[in-house]
Amino acid sequence: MTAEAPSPRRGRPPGTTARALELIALQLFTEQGFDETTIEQIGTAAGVSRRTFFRYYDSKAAVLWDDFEGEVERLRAAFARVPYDVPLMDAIREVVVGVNRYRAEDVPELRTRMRLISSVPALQASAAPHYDRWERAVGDFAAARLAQPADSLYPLTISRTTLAACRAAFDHWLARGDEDLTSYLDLALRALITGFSDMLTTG
Amino acid sequence: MTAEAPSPRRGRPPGTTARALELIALQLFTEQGFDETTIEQIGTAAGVSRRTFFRYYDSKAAVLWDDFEGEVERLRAAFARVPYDVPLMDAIREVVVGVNRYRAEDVPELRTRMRLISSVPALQASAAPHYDRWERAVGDFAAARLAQPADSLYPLTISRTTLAACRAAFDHWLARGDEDLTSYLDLALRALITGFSDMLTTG
DNA sequence: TTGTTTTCGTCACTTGGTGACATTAACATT
DNA sequence: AATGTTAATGTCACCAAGTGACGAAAACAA
Repeated sequence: MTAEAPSPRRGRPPGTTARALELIALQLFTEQGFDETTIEQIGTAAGVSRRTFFRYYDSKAAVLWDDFEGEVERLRAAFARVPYDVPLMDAIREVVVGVNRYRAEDVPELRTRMRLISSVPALQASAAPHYDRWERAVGDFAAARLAQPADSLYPLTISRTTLAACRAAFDHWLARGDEDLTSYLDLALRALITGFSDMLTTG
Repeated sequence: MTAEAPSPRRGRPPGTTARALELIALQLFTEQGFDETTIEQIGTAAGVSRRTFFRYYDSKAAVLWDDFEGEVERLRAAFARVPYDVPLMDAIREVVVGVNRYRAEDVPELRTRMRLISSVPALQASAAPHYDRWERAVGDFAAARLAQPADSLYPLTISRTTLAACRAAFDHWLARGDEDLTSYLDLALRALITGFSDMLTTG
């Protein structure tokens, strides 16, 4: 997972890379649709068999979630660095917004990936376990701060609503991409923290 | 959907009912697991072929969501009856809590159904389109109140976080079923509306 | 040259889901 | 009583996702 030791390179060398499969799949999905793309096609384009694809990814949809899992790790790492004097909800907002700052060169791929996820039913369905791990990262932090078990009502509610606000920001960013993603995230999370009280007058 | 007219009963009579298939599936799922139950088994138990099952339900998981779709309709109907002077977030809380009052006799089935949905990955994945319609019901109401398009950031955020809070209440109710479901729903939604400000002191 | 190791390819199989088409069982008509 | 119409079912064929088993290829080491 971290740095690769200078492994003595035993055995048959891999015929492709997870990243290569991801890029090929991403292109085929956008070109001809997710459901219309078979794993056979992805494998062929990568010069590898269908069976080998499933050795790199557990499912056809998993290709789209590789980067997301990395974000979950960054999320946990960022929470671990938050000072104790930062209020709970402010800490969550700052961490979540901070983790979701992307380099300009990475934005196009992020956009096509998120557009696929939010438009293809089969991909929306595949989101559940990944969202769950994301929520768990937030929930563990909230539970520790509140000195409550992670499955208590408040940590659960905080983590779930936080993700919900972020998804709203993402979807709005996809629909009207005139603004920066982080602005929308910050807006949505601030609305969440204030209990949607400000928008009733400024709305 | 409503009352059935005294239809002249043309054609071959149905060999089963959607409700019958639902009950049989629910029992088999709890007894031997969702993934371990084939549609062939459900059909056989109902005295009907595999193909016929798919004429009643679009997928194996759809059986668990029939009642939920009814709740979405009740949700929309309840929103339509809310007076204009009730504040937005209060209206949402009251409507959502009100719609989720179940008769004591219906609670056991609700419990097993929700337990299945929250524990089986394949069923969690199947939730997406139904959650989407539920959110849309809330979002349309919020959008109308805020005089904004339904895909604006705030209506989106409100509807998504509302469902998120409800799901937290449901899951906590499943894990620790000592209290009433509506109490948890009310607690979670009040926490959402206050921006989680009260729990920081009351812990 | 002979192992050892790692990855890959082939094959067989189950299951979910779909389309096409014949078939059954009711009622209506003549 | 025979025939037609209608609605639901059954059968069949098919595709694609995913999985397990097992042998083969490709590297390096001894």
